[in-house]
Amino acid sequence: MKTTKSIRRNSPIPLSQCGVFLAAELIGDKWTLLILREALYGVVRFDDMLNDLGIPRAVLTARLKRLVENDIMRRDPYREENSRTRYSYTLTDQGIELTPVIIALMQWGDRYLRNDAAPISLMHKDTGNGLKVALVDEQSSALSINDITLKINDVEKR
Amino acid sequence: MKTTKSIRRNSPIPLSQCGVFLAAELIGDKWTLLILREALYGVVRFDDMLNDLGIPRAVLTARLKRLVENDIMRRDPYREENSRTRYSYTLTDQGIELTPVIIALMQWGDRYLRNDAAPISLMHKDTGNGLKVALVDEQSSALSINDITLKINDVEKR
DNA sequence: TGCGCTGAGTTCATATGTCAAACTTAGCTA
DNA sequence: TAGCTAAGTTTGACATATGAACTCAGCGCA
Repeated sequence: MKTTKSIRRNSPIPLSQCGVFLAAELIGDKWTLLILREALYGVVRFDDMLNDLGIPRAVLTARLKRLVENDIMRRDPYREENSRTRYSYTLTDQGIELTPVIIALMQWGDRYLRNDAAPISLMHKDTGNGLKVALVDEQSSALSINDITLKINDVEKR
Repeated sequence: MKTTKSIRRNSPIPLSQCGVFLAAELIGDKWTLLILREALYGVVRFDDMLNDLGIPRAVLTARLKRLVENDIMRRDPYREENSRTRYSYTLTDQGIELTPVIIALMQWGDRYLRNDAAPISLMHKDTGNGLKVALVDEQSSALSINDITLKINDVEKR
């Protein structure tokens, strides 16, 4: 039996004041997290995300709408040779700042839910050093999120 | 119009191999993230979480069940003076490792979704230094998750 | 000019999940 | 033994997710 030491009866702050709550309301669902993953990887098209994730069309439409409305993603027209204008969905600055959330999830998932080596790792664009998400001193300098490169390890590309 | 440079047509790894996907299936929903928050804060009782989060009973039951089944939380009997045996829900080692995910969410939410100062901050238990989640060099030493203390800033306790 | 293609979005019927409230259960005190 | 309370289950109304079919608009091409 555990002792009763350090049992807390309620959280130190009310829900409405809680960043976790506000963030979870906005991006705390499976598909939204996966859409952010796609965006991090550089997938920008509706149909590509659709195929990649196996997400229902209507859900992808609704999620992208919410992300755009909340300034996490941006919807821009673009044009390839010999085809009509389409729209790309990319992360805004605010959206890019969610990188640590996705990477933290990835690290945890790779470590505890996969029984294989991590299929992808992060590298610093310039130094080539491996990167990780971690708790560090507030004062210590963080790497810029824009300096990340993905390195794919030994998994067959489809 | 954007150029088409660096558009990726699909993610570099298949979903089934993806740590983000596996993690998102398991903990990627609003209530589960909030339950993890409660656990981090030290709330351990069913009824306390219920009151604190305003989560429906049946949903809390189901979520805790899933977390216990997947070895993220542990269900232990405990006993207070003059009351019956109850069960406490606490994080397992695997669950504690999700701290960076929750903290990353908190940081982002506090920064972009609140218009006030962060209601809570993290401190190193010994040094008292402020902490943050960040991308760092893989080699750099991370702080132990067990050395965290919460510091509550200027928000009225209910 | 009109034909057909394709990316993006909408609509539909069905299935599944969420919700609040009421009810059940088990273990304790008195 | 009665009554209390924390935890869990059931209920039925409602909301959201799902997969398939359908719509729509802009474009290349004949």
